[in-house]
Formats: sequence, C-alpha cells, structure tokens
Amino acid sequence: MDDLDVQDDSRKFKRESAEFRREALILATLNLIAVMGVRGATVREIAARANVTQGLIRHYFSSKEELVQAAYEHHMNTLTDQTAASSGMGNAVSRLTNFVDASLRPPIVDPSAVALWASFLNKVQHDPKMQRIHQQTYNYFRDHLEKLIVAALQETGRSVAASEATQLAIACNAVIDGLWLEGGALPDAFSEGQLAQIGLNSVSAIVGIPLTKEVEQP
Amino acid sequence: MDDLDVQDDSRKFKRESAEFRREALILATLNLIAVMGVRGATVREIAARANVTQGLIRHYFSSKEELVQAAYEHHMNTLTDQTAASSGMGNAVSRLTNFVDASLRPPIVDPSAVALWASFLNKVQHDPKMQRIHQQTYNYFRDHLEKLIVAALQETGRSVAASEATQLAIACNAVIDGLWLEGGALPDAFSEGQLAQIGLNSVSAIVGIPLTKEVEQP
DNA sequence: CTCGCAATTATGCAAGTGTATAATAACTTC
DNA sequence: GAAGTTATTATACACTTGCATAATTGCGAG
Repeated sequence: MDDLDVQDDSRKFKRESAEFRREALILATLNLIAVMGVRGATVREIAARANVTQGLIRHYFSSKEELVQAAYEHHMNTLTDQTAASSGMGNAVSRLTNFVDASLRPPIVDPSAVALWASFLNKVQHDPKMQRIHQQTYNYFRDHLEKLIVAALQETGRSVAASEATQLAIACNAVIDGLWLEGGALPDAFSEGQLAQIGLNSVSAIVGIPLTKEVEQP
Repeated sequence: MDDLDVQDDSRKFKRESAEFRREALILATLNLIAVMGVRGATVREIAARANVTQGLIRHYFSSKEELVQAAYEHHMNTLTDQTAASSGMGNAVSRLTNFVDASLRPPIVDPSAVALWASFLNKVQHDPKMQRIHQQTYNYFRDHLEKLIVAALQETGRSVAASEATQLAIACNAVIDGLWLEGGALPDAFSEGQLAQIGLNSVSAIVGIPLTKEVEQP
C-alpha cells in the first residue's frame, strides 16, 4: 500500500533543474552568511540547508568563493529591485517620497539584510570582483535617487546645477543608509514607521521640498 | 664582544606586563579582524602578530570569544573617545560643528574602522554581551549629539520639545553614520573634506542652524 | 525496455581550527 | 645567589574546513 502522498519516495534523490539548484544553494548561503558570516557559512551547512550533499556544490560552483560571489550579486540585485519598484508611478515629488519611504521599511529595513551587507564588506574590500558589484549597486541606487531629486526640484519650480544635485543625492543617500543601518542593527530601538518618518523629514530638509506620505484612511 | 644594542639577546623571551600583553593581543586581533573577519582572525595569526606563541592567549583570555569581546570594547571606546574629544570647547554652535566635522574625517572615517564595525556586527546581533557594548556606544554617541543640538538651538534662540530633539538627533546621527559608512566602504569615491562638508550642510538643513567650519588661512 | 549520460551521493584527505596540558625559563624575593 | 613563582613556550589532540575523486542512480533518448 502506498503512502498518501509522494513524500516517502523510494528514490534516493531527485534530479532538479540547474536553475532550481543554483537558487536553492544561493538562498541557503545567504541565510547562513547572515547568521554566521562568510567564513561561518560552511559548505556542509549550506548543502544541508539546500537539502543536498556537499559534493553538489562543486558541481554548480567551481569553488566556495564563486558561490559567495553569486550570493552577493543575488542579494544586491534583490535589494535594488525591491526599492526601485516602489518609485514607479505618480508625479516626481511623490515618486521621491515613495522611494525614501520604501527604503526605510521592511523588507528593505531588516536585520538579516544589514547583517548580510556587513558580512560581505570584508570580501568587498579585498576582492575586485566583489568590489565591482558593490560599486555598481551603489551607483545605481544613488543615480536613481539623484534623478528623483532633480525631477522633484524641477516640478516645484527650482533647478540646480549638476554638481549640487550630486551633493544632495550623496547626502540623502547617506541619511537613508544610516537609518537603514540603525534600523537593521537595532531593530527594537525604533517604532514602526518611525525610521520612514525621520527619513522623509530629513530628506525634506536637505532638498528643501516638503515630502509627506499620505496616511491611509484619512 | 657584545653587540651594539640589546637586539640579539640570549634570552628566549621577555616577560612583559599583563597590560602590555593584553593590549598587544587586542591590537593584533583588531588588525586581523579588519582584514579577515572574526572567524578569519585565528589564534595562531593573532599570536604571531603580537609576537607571542598561541598558548599565551589562553593565559590572558579564557577563550577566543573573550578576546574578541575585549577587542570590540576597545575599538568602540577608541572611536567614541576620539570623536568626543573634538567637541570640547567653544560655543554650542561651534561645538556641534566640530563634532560633525571630526566625525567625518580621518581617523574616524577609515576603511579599517568600518571593516571592523562590520565584522563585529554578526556577533553583536547574537551575543548579548556584545549587544550591551553596542547599545552603550550607540546611546552615548547619540545622547552626546542630542545635547549638542539642544544647546546649539538654545544658543540661537530656539527651543524644542524633548521628543523632537531626539528625532533630530536620530536624523543627524543617521547622516553621520551613513556618510561615515560610505566614506569607509568607498574610500576613493570622495575627495578630502567632501564628506565633512556634506555632513555639515545636511545637519544644518535638518536642525535649521547654519553650521560653517572656518577654513584656515583666510 | 535498456542504455548512457550527467546529476547526485559517498568517501577520503590534507590542512587548519580552538583548546588543553606539559615543559621551560625569566624574573622576584629572601 | 638559590629557590620559587608564573609568564611563556612547546606539543598534542579532537574536530572542522574546503576540495578532490570515486561510486551510485535518476531519467531521458533510442
């Protein structure tokens, strides 16, 4: 008599697509790095968490180094995709508002995300390939912010020199990064929405445009 | 015939004071953690860098864990001491100015310092003792900043509610942290003094007080 | 159905890890 | 200057690490 489902198959393992396995390994790696750091995420534990044996890692990645790089790229892409998605529509001021707001709420603000970022920093500072990914992400984020700022200023009838716009973007980026960091490092130190509120106030002050997020159900 | 100095002593080692050895071990630990991360800083390499053999570590610290905690405490104390020293004199506005300025220049802004901070973050999030040290440092820094802000506002004839002052301190702290982070993570992305300048502009905007650092040789 | 390929597991190894214990030798004290 | 204390070194051990290689086995092609 069979079991009710396919859970207990007589097969010793299942052949999955390369994409599936790579993603599973990368996610397992990220989970472990967030808790244990890069060096603490051992190939054995990564394999266990991805429900495979350790030998399989070498089948998809030529070394642990390569797996870590892939995981870093994945993490950064996830972060940027999530934030960029929040500033898609509306006028320039509200796009900027939404961008700042989304950057300072879950899932962007998250202890694991900050822990991951911190764990990777060592590698970033020494491995050129990691450095490239880092630069790329940072520039993408800051350029996006700069465009939003310029558009918002233009919309409110002001205009700024390019160099000044960059300075503003750096400053706003720093506030966001700093709040993001503190929200992730000290999760219980801030109430819900507090970081976003402080972020909006600060960006408003720096750029000189009042940014207010409408509260739902007025 | 003797050598000219005591360099090549026949003694196999020298007995140093406990303080000397503890400090040497802690500094060696910090150096290594900045480059390799906590897990990469092995007891053997730490000992080698402190010019002792590895057994001695266990003589001064009951475990590597304890050494790492001591190193973290040392690092954080160094950072806070260095910044606090910069806001000792002058009127309230210039004390605030100097504090922000000093926080965004070497030796506070420094790739190694940021790398260290990042390396410790994992441990901070999981080890209660490390967490205590972290909270303590963060609160100390932020309270200091808040006092400076309140004093500066008072000096310019304004006053704020306590809760609002805290919000301002959080925001300014975030700008400083964010700029500190980026300056350390991307050392070549900013010119000398640029971070400090942006920081002063941002804090000025947030708090609503113009802060200007006098340039020497006017 | 079975054959062959490659995805997956199983096993092994050399180097590195923290820690424990024993042996040595530098300095203090009388 | 001899003896005792203890800072320091030397050695050993059990365990983990990443990686390599061989042995399986699922699964599609013919």
